[in-house]
Amino acid sequence: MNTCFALVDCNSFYASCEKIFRPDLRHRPVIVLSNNDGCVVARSSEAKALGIGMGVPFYQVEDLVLRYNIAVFSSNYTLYADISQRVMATLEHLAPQVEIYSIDEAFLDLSPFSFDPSLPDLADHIRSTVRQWTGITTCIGIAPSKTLAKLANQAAKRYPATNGVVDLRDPQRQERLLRLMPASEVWGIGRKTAHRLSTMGIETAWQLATAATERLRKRLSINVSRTQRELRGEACFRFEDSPALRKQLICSRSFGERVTTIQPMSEAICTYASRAAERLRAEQLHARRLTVFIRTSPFDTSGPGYSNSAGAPLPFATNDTRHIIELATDLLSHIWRQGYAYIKGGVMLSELTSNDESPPCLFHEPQERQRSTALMEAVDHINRNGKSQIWFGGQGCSGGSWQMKRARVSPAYTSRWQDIPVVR
DNA sequence: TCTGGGGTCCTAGGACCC
DNA sequence: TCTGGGGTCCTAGGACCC
Repeated sequence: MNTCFALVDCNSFYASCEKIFRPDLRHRPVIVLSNNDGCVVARSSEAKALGIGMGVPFYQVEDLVLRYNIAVFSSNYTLYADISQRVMATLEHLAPQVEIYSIDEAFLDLSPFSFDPSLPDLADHIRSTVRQWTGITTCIGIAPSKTLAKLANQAAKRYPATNGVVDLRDPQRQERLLRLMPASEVWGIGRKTAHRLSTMGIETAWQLATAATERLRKRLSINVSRTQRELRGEACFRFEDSPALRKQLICSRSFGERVTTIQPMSEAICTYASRAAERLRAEQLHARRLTVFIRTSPFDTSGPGYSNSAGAPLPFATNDTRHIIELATDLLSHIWRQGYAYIKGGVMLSELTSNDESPPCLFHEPQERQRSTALMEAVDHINRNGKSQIWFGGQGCSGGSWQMKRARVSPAYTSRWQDIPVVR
């Protein structure tokens, strides 16, 4: 049986989420900012048409925002995650096998239909159902490999005449599209690799697909030769029907204002440690290793910068906030240097194991472990409803100036009772 | 003045061992 | 004074993705 994948990708996902409950914004350009209101991370089609690039710092487009009456939002991940879940549930309703690839994309395994001429009709049906049930528009690319499905999807986005669906099962259509596409737009080819390919005389996706494999593998990496095989229609990247186990968990933020003393830095690190532990428990995991990192701004050229990290094993596999905060505070004291203006700090938990495979520690009384579990369950239960209501001393009291800026955040329309839209 | 956060995989090089 | 070869494991850093 031939492989056949479809890639469903939401259009301008975050910006589209902001538009769902704001019909007044239907034809207005909308942009969404990263955490700390730093960069533009999503643009509606109207905003793209105004030339606002992906990832540009907000301050560089502020004049455009005023001139064209662009609606600006801080990112509201609670809302986007909820809408994403609805989109994915819809896909699971319509397709036999769904692999959720990111917050706004999913692969469908359509191999049983690889010779079915009506596949584009199914894709149309999926698009219209997702649109009707969630308010989100999507584009769909169909092809025998994931990399080609990605490319088909890009074509569906770029050319309106496709009506949002590109079927790339036919080798002749593959060749036609690959000749049009620059190699730099292929999935897995980033800036560095594109530049190196260019020095080898490879500019288009077609040239990449037809280049000498051995030369690619030697001059670049094994991944590039895999990508090449994918472009030739050979599926190297498998369909993953169950999500891979998480290997690490990071919690970090840029600060709203620069941090110059250890007290607020310690509060921030304790807060991130506490959030990371919460997520660990929510996913029923334990961690065996913790890393703390802090750094000054890489864009600040006025003085010497500083960036450092320290990692250490936790005494045993744990998800108890107290253990994690204690070690985090200790690690911070090792890397802290007075005299710098810090922009960011964070924690990383690694060497993760699931609850049932985390071995009890030899020197850790079973009763103590039960007490720890019960205490954390109680804390999580109290905090479950919205704003954090109980926290650890090291986190300090709320309102530290290090907390991130989020000046233009929209309501939690779908996940907080007070914020549910009212129709009058 | 103002530049995100969270992931994975690969590779090179050092430490260590026999 | 002369001083091999090969293997594993770990870590840091690079590259890429959304």
